[in-house]
Amino acid sequence: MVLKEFLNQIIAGDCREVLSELPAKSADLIVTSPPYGSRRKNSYGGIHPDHYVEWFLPISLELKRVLKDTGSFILNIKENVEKGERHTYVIELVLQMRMQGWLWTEDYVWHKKNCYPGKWPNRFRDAWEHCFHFTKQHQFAMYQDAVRVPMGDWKEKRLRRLSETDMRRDNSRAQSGFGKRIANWVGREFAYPTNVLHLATECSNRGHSAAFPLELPTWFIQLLTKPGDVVFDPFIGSGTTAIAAAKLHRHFVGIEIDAMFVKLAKERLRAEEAGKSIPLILPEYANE
Amino acid sequence: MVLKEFLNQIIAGDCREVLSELPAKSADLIVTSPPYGSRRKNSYGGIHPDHYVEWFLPISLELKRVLKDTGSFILNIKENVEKGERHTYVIELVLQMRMQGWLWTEDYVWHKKNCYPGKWPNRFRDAWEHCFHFTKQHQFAMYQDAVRVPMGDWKEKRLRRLSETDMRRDNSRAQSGFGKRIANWVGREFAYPTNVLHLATECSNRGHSAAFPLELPTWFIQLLTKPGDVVFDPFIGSGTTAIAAAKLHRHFVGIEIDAMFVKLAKERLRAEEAGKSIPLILPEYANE
DNA sequence: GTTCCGCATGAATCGATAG
DNA sequence: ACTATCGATTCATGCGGAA
Repeated sequence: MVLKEFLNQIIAGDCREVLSELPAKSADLIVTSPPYGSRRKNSYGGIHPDHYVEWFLPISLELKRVLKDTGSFILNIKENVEKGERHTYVIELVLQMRMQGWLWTEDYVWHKKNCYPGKWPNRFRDAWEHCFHFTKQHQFAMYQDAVRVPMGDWKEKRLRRLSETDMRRDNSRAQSGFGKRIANWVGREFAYPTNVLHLATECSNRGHSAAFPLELPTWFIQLLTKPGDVVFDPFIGSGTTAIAAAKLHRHFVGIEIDAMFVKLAKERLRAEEAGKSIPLILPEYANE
Repeated sequence: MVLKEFLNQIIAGDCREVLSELPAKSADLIVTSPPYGSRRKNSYGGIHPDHYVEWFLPISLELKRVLKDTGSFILNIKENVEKGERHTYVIELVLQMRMQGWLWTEDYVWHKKNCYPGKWPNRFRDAWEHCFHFTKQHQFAMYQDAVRVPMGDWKEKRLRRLSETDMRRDNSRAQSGFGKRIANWVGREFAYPTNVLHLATECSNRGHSAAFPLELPTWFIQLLTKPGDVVFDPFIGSGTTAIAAAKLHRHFVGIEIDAMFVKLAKERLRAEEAGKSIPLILPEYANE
């Protein structure tokens, strides 16, 4: 049970087994997007919504063991529709996780700016998902200054956002003190964000699909860890969480059951190390 | 039990008593923002979060009786923080209302663009609330065309020339075919919205505070009723729902326990009738 | 080096049809 | 009656090649 040998690895396997090998209280942050309740086959064989809670509870218990006492667990999930209704497995899971001892600290909303198209007689397109924030204690690590955003009126914010991106291209290697550097450039006031994140999904990546965009784990990693900390993702898929952690100089441990995704995640990480040129894009906050 | 005598009235009283006097299956839409679980005194004496569900369930049962079979119930609510955690009374209420026979059709998110200021060590400002959509049947009245919004400007370029891929997608039975029915798209100016509403709170109302902005009931009234229909609000407060209904030529029935609010709501309605000049503002959808 | 523009694709859901 | 499959419907975004 030595953490070191797992660090910065994508581990192939069922997280229910792999997690038990990881030492207790070793993660500063767990951020993940497990397979949603669905009848369709997916990497875990398709978990029926009616059995989702009983499937997930042993995993969340292991996650609680593996998390540091001051750490955080971010669970990205969404209740899907079954027979015309939103299924209740998500809210039932929240209640059960509290019975396990988790604290339900917050429910961040990810507003998906480019949600899936479609039209139905009784509902509109689904444009949001939960990012539940669970902790083990009331006191936990949080670095709010790392995710501050420029404030100001609508027009000026647009211009500022452009210059921000340019600046970031130049400085993408040096990570610390992000906000301060922007402050030097822009010389404006900063505001703390809210619990609503406005992010587009990444849909035009040929060959792979990510459950969430890079900006999502990036934001929570910046908010809830410091450089050198350890970030876990037990359902890492194409490796997005690992890439976000690596870019921000955090360690990661990723687990993935699907061999194809393991291969893909490793490839993406290698490309990331080689290229290094892709600018890190922070989420935008619509203050308008 | 004649509906007519209640129409377009603000009725002073406890909704638990007044509702029982209203005839069954008389409302096309119920839209309301009940007092949230809180220890602070408010119009219903301050409902402790731990007792919220048992307090609300008799009311939701009456609402179910009073609603038409094809009607909708929009419940604007938010779990507040108790001892550092989001309280579970809201999700417990959803589960219990389903036990009463309500269908949990959707959970719209109201993104509060200008949310309440403040700073805390372990959370950010709360910028969203639930608007739960409950129905009695899978088939219910919905007028989606009434709330369409202008499309993003991407459309101009996209549809200028029909790409070869659109055709291919059409022929090859791709999983989701944008290329289908291209004729439907030519010249289309409006898109259907999503389940995320971007509305500012009303903050500068002299002397009173509204639970939600006029645009919120306006949007749901347009979506879920037609002119001449009947809209209920059992916790009408300063009368926002009534004003929205009146502007849209729907009938309303409002109930309010606090005499001061009853007076205020009636005043606002009178001013509305006299002035008539205030333009109706539709919600904006952030297309950026 | 910009800006413009074509283009693939995505945690979807409903209703009808088939087993 | 109950489940599995399939076709129909619909936007917005970032990438990459062209101007």
